[in-house]
Amino acid sequence: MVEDDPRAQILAAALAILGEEDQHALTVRRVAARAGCSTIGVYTWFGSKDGLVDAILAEGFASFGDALAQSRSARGPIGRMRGMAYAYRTWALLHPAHYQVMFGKPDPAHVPSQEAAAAAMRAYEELHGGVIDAQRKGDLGTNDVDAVALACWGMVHGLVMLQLANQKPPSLTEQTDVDTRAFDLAVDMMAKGLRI
Amino acid sequence: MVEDDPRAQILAAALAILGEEDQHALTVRRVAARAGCSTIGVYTWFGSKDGLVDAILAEGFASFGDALAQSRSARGPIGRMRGMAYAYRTWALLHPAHYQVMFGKPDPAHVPSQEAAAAAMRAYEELHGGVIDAQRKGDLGTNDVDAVALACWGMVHGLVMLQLANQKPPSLTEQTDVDTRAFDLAVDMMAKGLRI
DNA sequence: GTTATTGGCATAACAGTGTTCTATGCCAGC
DNA sequence: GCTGGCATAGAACACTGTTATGCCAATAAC
Repeated sequence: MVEDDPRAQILAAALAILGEEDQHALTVRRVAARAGCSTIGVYTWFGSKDGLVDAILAEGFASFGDALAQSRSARGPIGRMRGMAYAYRTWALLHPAHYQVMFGKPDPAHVPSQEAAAAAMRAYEELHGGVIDAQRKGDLGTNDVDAVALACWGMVHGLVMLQLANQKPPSLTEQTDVDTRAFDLAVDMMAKGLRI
Repeated sequence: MVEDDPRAQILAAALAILGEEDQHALTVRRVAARAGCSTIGVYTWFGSKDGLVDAILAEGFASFGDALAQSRSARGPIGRMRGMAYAYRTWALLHPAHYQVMFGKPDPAHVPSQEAAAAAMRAYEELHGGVIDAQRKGDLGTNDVDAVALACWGMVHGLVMLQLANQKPPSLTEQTDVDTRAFDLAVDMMAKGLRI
């Protein structure tokens, strides 16, 4: 059972922490302790905490992109966009801390690695492809594909972030499933809006 | 010109830092130095950094709520919702660090003060009132007002957060004004979707 | 076989963070 | 003048990311 790849072991420890706690628990000392090495191990194999986060991003975007790709089998372009929205939300709610690391505000000085950028690009291509698909099959009038994709992304992202932050007024928090109902409504708005 | 209210001076220093830099620059030592006191001043007047952040939230939600209230004068309920969306975005882009403190993920253990909660509630009431207005005037069929309000909030919030995080793929970042075009599209989707 | 070099690692330390302890100063009321 | 209480500064705590130092094992060179 002993894994002798220290890099993989450290990354697994970091992912395990993100799976159990929130993103503030992701400290170099915690990761090192869980991986069974000293803090210096993180620096040997990832260069810095930023390097570790970068590997986390690459892993996250790959898994996230796979989740989005599932909705390709949906019927019709609008169905695919709807499916992608729900797949997006499901992934985020299943991996809240991971999602926050991926989409929270990063250090402005950080430049993502080629690997992380490629994984993020692949995930975005799923969304982009869905919009292209809708356009080709006549459900979408405008040809500003990137703007449409970004608009859909932002809508879904915002509702997910609001739910994860859980900072709604008490009158909303008291209601059961208001997040889900709002999401259903937003997806309906999106689907209706996509049929220009 | 000398202000002898230490609490106001410290809060002003914190807001000035948020106006010039990003939210990570908001440290107790920086705030204290800018306010011309020792770190203990922050603890004397606000109890903790959390207390200072709470005062920042109260101030921010008051200003933010005022900005949203401007759109009451718009013509028609859908016009009001559109105006509110743009007012929301404009405020956030003018106060990016302040917005991040207000809507970023908080410490789960933090309970907002009555003052901050009231200011946040007042801002939410603007949105809620806009939806009620649309419903009363017949532009909105569903009676799930909170879900509609939350859906609209999330859509706008997500696009603002994506722009502030600036984590889009390179193919998007290269385009000028893609954020604005996507926002225009999202608002159109919202307006169309609101007319059930 | 012996030596030199390289690489991975632990220890301990650095500066920075939020926070608090100790001690000082100051000012109102007597 | 004295006393009491409060605001304050300075130093220290535990934590963060990071790194300089030194050690040790494995490998390369002769």
